[in-house]
Amino acid sequence: MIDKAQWKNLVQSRLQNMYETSGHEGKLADVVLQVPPKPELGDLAFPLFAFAKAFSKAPNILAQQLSDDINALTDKPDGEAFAAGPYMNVRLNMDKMVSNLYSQIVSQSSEYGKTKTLDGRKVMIEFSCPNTNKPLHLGHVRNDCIGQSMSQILKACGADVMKVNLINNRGVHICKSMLAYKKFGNGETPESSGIKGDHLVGNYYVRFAQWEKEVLDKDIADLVAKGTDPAKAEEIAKANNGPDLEAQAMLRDWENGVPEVIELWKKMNRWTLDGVDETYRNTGISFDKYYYESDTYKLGKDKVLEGLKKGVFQKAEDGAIYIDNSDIGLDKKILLRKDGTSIYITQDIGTAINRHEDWPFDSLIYVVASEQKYHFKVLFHVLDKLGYPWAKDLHHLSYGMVFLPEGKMKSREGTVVDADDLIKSLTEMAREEIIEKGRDEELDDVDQTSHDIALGALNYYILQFDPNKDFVFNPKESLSFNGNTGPYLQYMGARISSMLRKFEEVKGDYDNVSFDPSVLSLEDERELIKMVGSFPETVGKACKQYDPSVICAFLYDMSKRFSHWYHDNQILKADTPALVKARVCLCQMVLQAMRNAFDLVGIPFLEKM
RNA sequence: GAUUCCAUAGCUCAGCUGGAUAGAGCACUUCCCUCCUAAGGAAGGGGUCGCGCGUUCGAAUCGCGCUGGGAUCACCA
Repeated sequence: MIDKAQWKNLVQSRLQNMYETSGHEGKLADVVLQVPPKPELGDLAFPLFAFAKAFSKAPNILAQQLSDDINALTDKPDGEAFAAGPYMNVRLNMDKMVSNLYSQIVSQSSEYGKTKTLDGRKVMIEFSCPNTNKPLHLGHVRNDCIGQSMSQILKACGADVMKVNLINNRGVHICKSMLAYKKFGNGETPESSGIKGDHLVGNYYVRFAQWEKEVLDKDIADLVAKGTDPAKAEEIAKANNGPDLEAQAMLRDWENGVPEVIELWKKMNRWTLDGVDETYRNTGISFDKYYYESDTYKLGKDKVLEGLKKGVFQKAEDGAIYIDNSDIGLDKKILLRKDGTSIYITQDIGTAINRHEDWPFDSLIYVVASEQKYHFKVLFHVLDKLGYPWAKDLHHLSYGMVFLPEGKMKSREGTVVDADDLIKSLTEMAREEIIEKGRDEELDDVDQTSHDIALGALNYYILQFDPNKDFVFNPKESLSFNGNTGPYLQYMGARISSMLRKFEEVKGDYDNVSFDPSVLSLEDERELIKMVGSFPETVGKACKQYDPSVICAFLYDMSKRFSHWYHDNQILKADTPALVKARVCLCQMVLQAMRNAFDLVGIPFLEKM
């Protein structure tokens, strides 16, 4: 909205002019434009410290001379320059801009904030990637929130986005839940037990861990009883753990396509995926394409062999193929086992190449926890070595771990915050609060509203942190609807909506009153306008930094400013019709920016709450 | 040993392309609903921005070195 570049260029050229007319030669350094820390200091600030030496004058004097010079211009942009100590600041006359902004927002409505900075760029983003042996927990929720939100932000910047999910549906860990089910399941099904499919399968994954431990403990005890040294006994027992060996045998059967195993695998996968899909639907997560590891795990082998032929990879004495990463200061990494089978990275090499063939992306973003930084560093390097020019367009959007007050979450030990449980308890909390506040009769659908508040709380809570950082989730302290939270934002949205509904009733009285921005002279009003106007820029920043928390901060700042303003000032009962009209227009602008920002971070907008 | 991330108020976090008295929320102490939804607003206390050195007119912000903490460095995923 504010044409900062125009002012910056003007200041640069006037300063240069002053420099030359005072007998100097050469080009001055670039001026720096910043935002003054307090509204009474104007809208733009140009610190002049850096030019003091060149001019041999104190920055305060430069600021004075420069502002006089600029104010004397007949064709300067709309605004007044003034010296503020060593800074030359500008107070803008925003009336014309505000009128333009208002009509822009009204005509663009839900499109306001979108830009064309990534117009035509094809961006693939991979996130979630659940295992089919357990339900989603808080760690997955962070991944999902970041992935979904980044997709929205990328789209808002004009990118053509393809959201992909890679289902981890094979491997020995999957066989573990299958084996436990086969052993202890007694034919239980989601229908017969009333347990959601992913939770049912998850129970057997935990059951396997118990069983494994029982057997292990017993074997160790037996060996010790026979006189084996305890440390040695543990080593022997671990290497010969029955459940573990059975799981490995089952994996071999799976790879050999033994019908009975495949059938069980399909059945249990379906249970988990149906359950996980329900969680996705419940939390507003969606994908454009699903990939399944069972289809992709063999990809990549040929590429590794090609690399060997080209001489970018080496073969070890035992036959394993590896890459020497000493050129980037890392260790060797095996890419293919000595028996010729694929490992994790082999598969990732294959899927990346496969995806680029499927849909030639301009960039591919992997939303994966920071634990795997090393892995991606190696992966990208491998693809670069293989000669794929798009290797430089791969990006690992790494995010920190979610810890509990007791430490790390462990699904095998059952110390996880389950996603479904979390949403359920948040929804329940929201419902209680609605009833306590007596809002239930006002609302059209208490269930839906409770759920939307829960979702707003969860998404905002998780996305407000810098993705890079780990955070501790303390259920008691984290789950709040007061203060800097999603429901606070939703509440502001609902309040504005409520006012605008009331305005509708008397709208006819204002048909002949036009929007005059000049009556919006309060500091809060100017600040709100500037915030609304900066929304497109904010979206751009979030996109560039791969950081949805930028949007959260924007929302909170704007809502906070709005609450302060409407607490102290009447809107519908303002002193003059012109003021009522102008304030209502401001409310409309704020509301639109807010709604559009909500969309980017998964906070449901509520007309009432 | 290598790679990497982090360290700001009692707690949880913003601020970091260098700039004007370092900001929120929670918690604590007060005040404000005959007034557009109090899931709100106002005021107060609370900080050697982990430590040191350097670059600079100027450093929470940049560089280097420490200290403390997390993660990774599997022919697991």
